[in-house]
Amino acid sequence: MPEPPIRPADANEAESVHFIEQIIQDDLASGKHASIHTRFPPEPNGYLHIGHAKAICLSFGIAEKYDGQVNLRFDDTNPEKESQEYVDAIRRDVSWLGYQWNGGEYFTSDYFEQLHGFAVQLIEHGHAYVDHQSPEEIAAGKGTPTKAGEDSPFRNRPTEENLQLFSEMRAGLHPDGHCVLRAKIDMAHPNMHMRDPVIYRIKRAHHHRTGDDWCIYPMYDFAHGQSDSIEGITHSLCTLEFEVHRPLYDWFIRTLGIFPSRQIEFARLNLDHTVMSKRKLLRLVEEGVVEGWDDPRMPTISGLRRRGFTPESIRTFCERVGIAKRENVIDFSLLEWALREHLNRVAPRAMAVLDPIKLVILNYPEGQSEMLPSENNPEDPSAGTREMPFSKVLYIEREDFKEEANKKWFRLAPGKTVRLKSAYIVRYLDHIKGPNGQVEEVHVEYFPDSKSGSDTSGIKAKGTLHWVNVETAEEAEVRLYDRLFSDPAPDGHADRDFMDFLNPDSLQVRSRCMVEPSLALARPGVPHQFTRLGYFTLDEKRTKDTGHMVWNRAVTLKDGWKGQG
RNA sequence: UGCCCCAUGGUGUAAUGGCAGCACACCGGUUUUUGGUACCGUUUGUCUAGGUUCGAGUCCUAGUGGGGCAACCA
Repeated sequence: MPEPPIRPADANEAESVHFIEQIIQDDLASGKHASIHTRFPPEPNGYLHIGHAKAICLSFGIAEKYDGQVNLRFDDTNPEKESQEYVDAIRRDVSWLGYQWNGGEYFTSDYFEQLHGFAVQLIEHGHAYVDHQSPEEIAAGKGTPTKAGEDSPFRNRPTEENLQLFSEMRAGLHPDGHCVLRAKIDMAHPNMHMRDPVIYRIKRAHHHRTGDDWCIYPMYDFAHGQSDSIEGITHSLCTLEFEVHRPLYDWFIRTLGIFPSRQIEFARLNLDHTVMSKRKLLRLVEEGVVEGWDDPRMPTISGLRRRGFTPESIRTFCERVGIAKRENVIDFSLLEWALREHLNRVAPRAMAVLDPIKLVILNYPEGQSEMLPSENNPEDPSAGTREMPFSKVLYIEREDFKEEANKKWFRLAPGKTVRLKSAYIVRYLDHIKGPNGQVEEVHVEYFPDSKSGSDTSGIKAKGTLHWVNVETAEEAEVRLYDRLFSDPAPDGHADRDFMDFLNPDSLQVRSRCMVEPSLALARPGVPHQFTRLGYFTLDEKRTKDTGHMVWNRAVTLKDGWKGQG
C-alpha cells in the first residue's frame, strides 16, 4: 500500500495563482513564449468603470509581474459611437490607476488597411463572400440556436465577382447597408457565431481618427483577434461573454495563417447596490439622476476618483476580488474596506463638525486661548503634529449630546464626562434650548490639570469628542454619499426597471459645517480623515465653482457602536 | 429542446488525488485620548446521486441549479 506523501518539513508556502497566471507560467516554462504580451482594448464609447479596473489590473498587473509588455489599444471600429473625448478620458483613468502601457498605444483603426488586406485574402481563398441580403434576411437565414441556418443565395458567388464587389464596397459604389462581406464557414454550426458572420459593413460615418477615408468598417470579430495578432499579443484576456467568440477568433487566425494570439476569458466584476453596464450608466447621466459620469456616486473610475478613492485602494480591491470564471457579485463593503485600509495608514487627521452646536466651557477664562498640539496621524508618528486653537467656546457635533442617556452612552449628556480630543476633560453642567426645542448650547466645566499629554487629574472619561474652535473655524459644505441604489441588485428584477430602486438618500448636503483652520490649505486629491467621521476629499470642481470649500465623504469610519446608548 | 461555460461558509477566493485555508461581512473580547486602528477569538462551506481510488472539493457519468450564445454593437 503506498504511503501518503510526506509534506516537506519547511516547504515554502507555494504562491497560489489564478488559472490565467497558471497558463502564463506554463507557457513561459514550456518555452511557448519567451516573454508575454497583453493588452487592454477598450472601445472609446464611454467612461471606464470599476469593472474595467479589474480588467486593467489583470492585464497590466500580469505584464508587470512577468516582466512582459502591455498595450493600450482603442478598439474603434464603430465610428458612430466613438469619440476623442472618450479616448482622452480612458487614457487619464488608466494612468491615474498607476499603469503605463509600456508596449505602446494603438488603435484598431491603424490596422484598417491591413484588415482590409486580410479580407481580400479570405475572398481569394474562397473563405468570404459578398451578401446582398437585407439584415432581416441574414438574421432569418442564421436559424436559431436549436435550428440550423440556411445558406445565403449569394454564398457561392465566384471569387472574381466577390473581389469586384468588395472593391466596389470600399470605393463607395454601394449605399449603406446595401451589402456586407461575410466569412464562409458553416451555416449549420452549433455555435451561432460560426454561421457565416458578417465581417465588413458599409457605413458612411465620420471616424474620429480616420475621418472619411473609409466607408466600410470591419466588425469586432474580424478586427479583434487580428489586431491582437498584429501586435504579437500572447495572451488576450477578456470577459466571459466573449467565450463563444473564441472559436471564431481562432478560425480567423488559423485561416489567415497569422501569429496565434490566445484568448482567455474570466468573469466580469459585479458590485452590489449599483449597475455597471454603459447603457445603464448612460441613462443615469442622461436622466439627470446623477451629475455626470464623474458623479461621486457613480461606479466609474472618474466618479470614484472624485469621491475620494485612491488608485492604491482600487488596486487592492481588484487583488482581493480575484480572477475566476464563476459569476460573482462583490460586496460594496469590500471596496470600502480597501479604501479605509489605505487611508488609515496615510490620511492626515483633521477635525470637522458637520452639524454644529456650541459647547461653552463656563470655567475657562473669557478671552483666553491656547494652541494645543494634535497628532496628524496616530498610525504614522513621522507625520508630526499641528497646533489646534482652543478657547472658551467650541463647536461640537449635535449628535454627540443627548438630553437623556444610559450607561452605554459615552458622549455628552447630563451627568457625563468626556475628553475633548487633544485637549481637556470636561463635565456636563447644563444646556440651553432654542424656541423650537432644539439644543443650542451645552455648558460644561473643564479640568485644567487634564490637559492632553500632561494629564494629572486622574479623571477617567469613556468617550472622546472632536471639536472645532468657534473663533477660528472655517465654514465648509460637506457632501455625504450612500449607495446609489437601495436594492442590492437593481437590475436583477425581470419585472421592474432598475431606476425604481434608486436610493433617495444617496446624497446628503450639509451646508454650514465648521472645520479646523488648517483645512483652508488643503488641496484636492489629498484625502483627510475627519476624526470620528470618515475620509473626506476636497471636490475640486465644486470648490472652484462655488468659491467655498466643498468636501466629499468617500466612506465613513467603521462604526462599532451599536447605538444602544 | 442545440452548443459553450460555471457550481467550495452570508460574499469572494485558495487547496494542481492526501489536514477544506485566506480575505471581507457578522458576532464576542483585549488595548485605545477616534465607539477608528491593532490584536485575539466564535459561528458558518465542498449542489445531488452514482462510479474510479487506500484516499475525491479535485477525476468519470448522470442529474439539478446558474450564466452565456440567434446586432450590418463591442
